Amino acid sequence: MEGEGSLSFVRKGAWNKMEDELLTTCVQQYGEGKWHLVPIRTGLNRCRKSCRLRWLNYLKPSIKRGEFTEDEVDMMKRLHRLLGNRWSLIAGRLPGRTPNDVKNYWNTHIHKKVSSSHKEEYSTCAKSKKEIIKPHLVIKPQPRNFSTTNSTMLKMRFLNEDQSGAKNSQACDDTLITKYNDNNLDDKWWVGSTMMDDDKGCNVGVNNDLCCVQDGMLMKDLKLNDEIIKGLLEDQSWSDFLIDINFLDL
DNA sequence: AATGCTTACAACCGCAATTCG
DNA sequence: CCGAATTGCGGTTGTAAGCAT
Repeated sequence: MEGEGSLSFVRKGAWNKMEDELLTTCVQQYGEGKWHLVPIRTGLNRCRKSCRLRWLNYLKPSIKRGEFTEDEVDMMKRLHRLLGNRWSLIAGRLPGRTPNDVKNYWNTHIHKKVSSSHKEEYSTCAKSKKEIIKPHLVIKPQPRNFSTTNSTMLKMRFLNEDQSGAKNSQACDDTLITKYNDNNLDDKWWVGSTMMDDDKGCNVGVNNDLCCVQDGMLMKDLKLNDEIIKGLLEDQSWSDFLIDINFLDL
């Protein structure tokens, strides 16, 4: 499946400067993607996975180095409560940060603090035994089949094609962000996270605490009424993709 | 100075999802 | 429609650097 075994010798471990330069030149020349061709094009004895990872986590010019700011850490915590260990999605909302960066930072800096504070919270709760914890109704994300007639999704994809018509198959979730970044609107990185506009300019987001997600599960919560639930379950169109949450309330 | 421990982060691995022929 | 190839993600591991003893 992986096909890496076909190479008689594949280098592992830390990258040296020359390898970095070769990889950078290759990506600048051919663009990102087609990673299976990179070892051939560069002559590097590295597997495609290694090349991709090195570029995305280290060599890519847009990568932001240095300490995470307080704002970034705060946002990371909120997004983690919302998304769980979806590092790529979290990183997508932290400009210049890679999923690996976010994951490493979380595991080394935050995870311990959070888990210990959770313990404290739990023990505090347990002391006041009067409090009854109701189990949440967990709505697991369902697999989706996109028909070719799903115009909105098609348009989202179309938007993400560059001028030469080359396809970029990123999920629609990232499409808006990519598009905004392309337009050098880095300060609008958050757009895709809270709302989506359809082609008629209609904001299809829903306001205020529709639901929350914990540990990767979509959970019925607070103000989610029966009608909305019914709609979500019956409607196979846009509405069931929408999670509109005020991060600041998390 | 030598040794052991901890931390941070780069890199690897396995698997699921997606794309392609 | 199906299977192979490819991509991308998240968990885990390896190791260099920093620190304490």
